Amino acid sequence: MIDRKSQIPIRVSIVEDDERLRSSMIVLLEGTHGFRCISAYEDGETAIKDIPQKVPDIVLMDINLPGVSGIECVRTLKSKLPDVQFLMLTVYEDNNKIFQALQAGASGYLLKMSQPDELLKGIREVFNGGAPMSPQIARKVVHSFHSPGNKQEDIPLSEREEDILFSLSSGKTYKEIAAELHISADTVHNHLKKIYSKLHVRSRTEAVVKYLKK
Amino acid sequence: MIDRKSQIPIRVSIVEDDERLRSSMIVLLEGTHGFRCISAYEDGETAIKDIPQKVPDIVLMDINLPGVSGIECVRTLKSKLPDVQFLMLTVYEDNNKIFQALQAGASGYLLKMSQPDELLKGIREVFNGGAPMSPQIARKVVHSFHSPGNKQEDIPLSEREEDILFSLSSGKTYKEIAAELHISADTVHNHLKKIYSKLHVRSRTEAVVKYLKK
DNA sequence: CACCCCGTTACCCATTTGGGCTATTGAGAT
DNA sequence: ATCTCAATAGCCCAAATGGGTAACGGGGTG
Repeated sequence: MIDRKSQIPIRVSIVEDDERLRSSMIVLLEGTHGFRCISAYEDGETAIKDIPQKVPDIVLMDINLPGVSGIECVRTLKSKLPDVQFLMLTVYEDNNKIFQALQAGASGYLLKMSQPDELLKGIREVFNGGAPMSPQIARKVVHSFHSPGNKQEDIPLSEREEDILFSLSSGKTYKEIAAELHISADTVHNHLKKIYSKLHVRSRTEAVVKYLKK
Repeated sequence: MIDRKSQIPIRVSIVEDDERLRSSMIVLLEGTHGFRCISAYEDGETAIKDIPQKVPDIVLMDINLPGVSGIECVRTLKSKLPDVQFLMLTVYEDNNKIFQALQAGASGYLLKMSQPDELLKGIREVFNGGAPMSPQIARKVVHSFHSPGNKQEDIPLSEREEDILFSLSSGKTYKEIAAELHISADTVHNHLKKIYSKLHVRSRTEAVVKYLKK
């Protein structure tokens, strides 16, 4: 990697729907030696169209965007621009979303409430090949990708969970599954919550798709 | 069809998980001239294994069974034993389930709260080629199967609808699909409604399952 | 021209779903 | 004797979903 420290600024693009946060980040980057904000977008669609023309070093990407989510946006852009690094911006530590973002190709994440210097530090860290993230997330990632000889990063479902998922896969509602298995709908609901977290999905449809693809 | 009335009894099998209801039906059948209960099961799995060895004339099938549903059970058995008639037992008139059961191969249904003589009447009716069911269900059936010359109940989806369904199949929400296709979420919603009616489903999950099985 | 289909947007409303909690029970492990 | 965990159940609440109705413009077609 070429050392551009202090000679050439790190070129940053921002994708963030919040007006105020977006402009304060622009001001911060433009006003700091070693950084340049080359573009900013308020939604994923525009970013997906325009970023390939600009090609920044780093993209600061809001994880919760209206319309195309930040995660989708990363997935799309990363496949076209594999050298660009994506740093997710998130309000709170939503492990699942962050995890998904990393799977989609992001390199790390920053909390939106971070101090300005933490933001800059995070960007430099990513630029130099690092991956800013909390130890908790880091462990999850390690566990998923790099951990000792694991073919499947899949936490196995319990028998009951398999039952539930099977029934879910035929399009049944909580109530119908509950009736079928002679348990309450609340219990079905509970099993589903666990299943979703184990499969890293957030809807019955995603779960069923994953299940049907075995 | 051979008339066995009064010479040879109608051979009935029962699939019903409720202990009391099951035994009272057995007693009723065994104690009535013209009927025989040749076997009874408390779950679908056992019934599926054993009924092909017994081959009754009529199977009384609880529509809500734990595990394998009565509907699934009918589907499985009817394909192996096309001459056996299935009469669904249901607590209340759940139009959808009854409709599904009929599609799966059932010949009619009886409410569980029916009087004993109604049960016997229903069995005779099915045995003689009839189909006991409420006028409401009957109309639905007619509408589905016998209605104006329809070979294919598969109305083709429009291009746009295919787009929507494709996106739906990756677990996206209305909003995400809308953003992806640059249309409003209401429009997505609308396309979905049409898709559901064309595919005869009533949820994204069912639609996706049907779509993935192409 | 009148008609119909498609794609589009909108609004209303009840139900379902997803996610965050707490809690009890029984089986196994420690 | 405890501890852990799966399964069960319940409550709360916001968001997503499904179903109904209405409307508009553009293309075709009879």
